[in-house]
Amino acid sequence: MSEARQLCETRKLRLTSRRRQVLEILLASHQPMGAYDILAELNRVNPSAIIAPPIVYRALEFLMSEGLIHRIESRNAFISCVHPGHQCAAQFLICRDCEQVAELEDSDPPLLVEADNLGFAVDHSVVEITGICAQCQKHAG
Amino acid sequence: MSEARQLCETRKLRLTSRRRQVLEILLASHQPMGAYDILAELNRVNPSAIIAPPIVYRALEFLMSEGLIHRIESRNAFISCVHPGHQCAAQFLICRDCEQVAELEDSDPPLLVEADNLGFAVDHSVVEITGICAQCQKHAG
DNA sequence: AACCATTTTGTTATATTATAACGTAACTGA
DNA sequence: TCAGTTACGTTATAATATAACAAAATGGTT
Repeated sequence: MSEARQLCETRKLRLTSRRRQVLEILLASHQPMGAYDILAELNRVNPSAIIAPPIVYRALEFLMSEGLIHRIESRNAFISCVHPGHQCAAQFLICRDCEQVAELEDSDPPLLVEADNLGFAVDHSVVEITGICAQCQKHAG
Repeated sequence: MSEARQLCETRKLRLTSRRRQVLEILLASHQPMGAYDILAELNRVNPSAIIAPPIVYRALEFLMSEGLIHRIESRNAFISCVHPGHQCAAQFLICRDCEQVAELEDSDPPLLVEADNLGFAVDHSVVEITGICAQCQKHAG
């Protein structure tokens, strides 16, 4: 959290109280949470003013854009980043039993080797790289 | 398609007409399609009997379980597999401009190297490995 | 063929996830 | 303080996905 604060100060960004609330919920969870789980938690903590989905999604969008959290695509869920701001390509080992997620760095050994080292039994992998293909770069250029 | 037919014969699976229809739509598309796009296409081709979502999702589930198609998690979309049945871990380069998807094999050079070779400008990567962690394996006995 | 068990399909309703659109409030810098 | 911008709040609705149950088709057995 203090890292996040510093990072936003450096980048002249507004870590508003809403954004802080959402980040805190994710930091406390250590597990991926759906947007509506976060929403429910916000409303549980403060039942007086009921909050609607867009508020959560906007906070999540901000936190993702700054590399403070990640989206787990295969779960439609969000989790706090272990190395905030490093903007490195995050990689995840997700246990479908206990739902724990391990975030690995790009710099670690190849992911499947690492999984093996950890005694993690892989059964499905999702590898999706998004960007602009060569042809579209030409057209745009 | 003939590959799919053979594969199902070998495995004693029923490539029913619904499943074939859905697979054919995906094969013809060469691009990822959302479940509701597929649904719309089914209903366009045969407007007499209107089809509901579960039918499409079930066909997709079957085709995925047999490695005939893949789900693109970051798009909530589905695409036909280039190497049906190889059950290998598929990897994708997805152009967010033209929406074309390149499927790469596990055996190819490392994905980011390959992206570079193809002149593909990466801007976001999703790497999510699902399985059972060491601890849960122990508990399960 | 007639029967049963199983699998697949069809149907209805509803859950879950996400965003559009627009107005209000708060903050920032001049 | 004022104008411009950014963030928040609210309402409504879009997009994606599944539960639950009924009907039909299929495959194997008698």
